[in-house]
Amino acid sequence: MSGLMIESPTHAALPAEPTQASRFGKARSAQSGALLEDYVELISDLLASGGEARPTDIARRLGVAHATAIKTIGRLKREGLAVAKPYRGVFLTEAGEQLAVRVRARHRLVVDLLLAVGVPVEAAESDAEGIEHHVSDVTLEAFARFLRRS
Amino acid sequence: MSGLMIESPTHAALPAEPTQASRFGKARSAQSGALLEDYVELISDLLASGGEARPTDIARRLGVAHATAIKTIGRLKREGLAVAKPYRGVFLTEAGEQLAVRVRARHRLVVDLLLAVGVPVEAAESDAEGIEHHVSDVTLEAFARFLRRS
DNA sequence: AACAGAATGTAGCCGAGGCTACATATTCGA
DNA sequence: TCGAATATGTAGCCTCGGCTACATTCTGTT
Repeated sequence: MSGLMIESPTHAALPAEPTQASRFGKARSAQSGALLEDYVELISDLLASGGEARPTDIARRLGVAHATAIKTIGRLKREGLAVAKPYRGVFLTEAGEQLAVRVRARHRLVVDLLLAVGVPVEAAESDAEGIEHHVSDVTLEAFARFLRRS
Repeated sequence: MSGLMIESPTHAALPAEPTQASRFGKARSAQSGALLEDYVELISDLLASGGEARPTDIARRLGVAHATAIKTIGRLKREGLAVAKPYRGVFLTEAGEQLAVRVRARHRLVVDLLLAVGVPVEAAESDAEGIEHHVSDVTLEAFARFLRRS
């Protein structure tokens, strides 16, 4: 986790002190990065396996319209995670690669943990996709320890 | 989970067949219900403990502006989960109560599982908030089994 | 070489969930 | 009781992540 957290565009100034009970908000804003993480992970996969990461492939794999993919790729570029020249496919920057590595490791860890506690493999894979974006480093370490102990 | 899933507003018709690799999209759309679930859970808590669920309280507890809370309460009403007369506080419908019960049970289960695998209590509580919305029934059952076995 | 079809990109729309600013209603204390 | 403080509600704006429709650029075949 601690690695995305690019700025925080829409956070002007909540007048009162955070009061304490803002554990909800955190989970919510983690969501912003989730999409970028998915894209980075997928692009990394595509580059690693096939070789090309074209917007159309990305869109299809993600189940969104290609326009949506292109728009998001634009965000990736803005965030310094990817580079792409028109018609030339998408590539990851150094930062993008690093993020991909972290995201992939986290994904595996989450899936492995789910399997370890007895979640069926399809559900584990499927749920991990949503869960992984909300797992803090602390929790991740706990997962790793648990798996080592098993 | 299986209980929200009210309609699905923005899903016209994806032309090609779901192709298979749309496990991403699912995690994403689960997100829509997440917010409503948080609200319902909180309103239920407030009603159960104190007695009143006022928009301002809800907003403060959730760390959002009151206008945001009111808007979301409007959605809750549209979805048939809550009722509210101006200045008279918010109450849950039967459906809302049922959802609250399910959400709370799921929350506890997720927290307990995290604790069981060795996640520190603060991280468990905090991460559960984000995780719980992505845990399928199948996975939930696996969690329950695991905890029983421990 | 030229053209059809596919890939890519652009423009503009939508809803959700945020926000601020302002308006109105309620409540409480002097 | 009445006026200030507080709570509630409305309006309008923003970004994000979707979409469709249309424009442009490649590319592969003939």
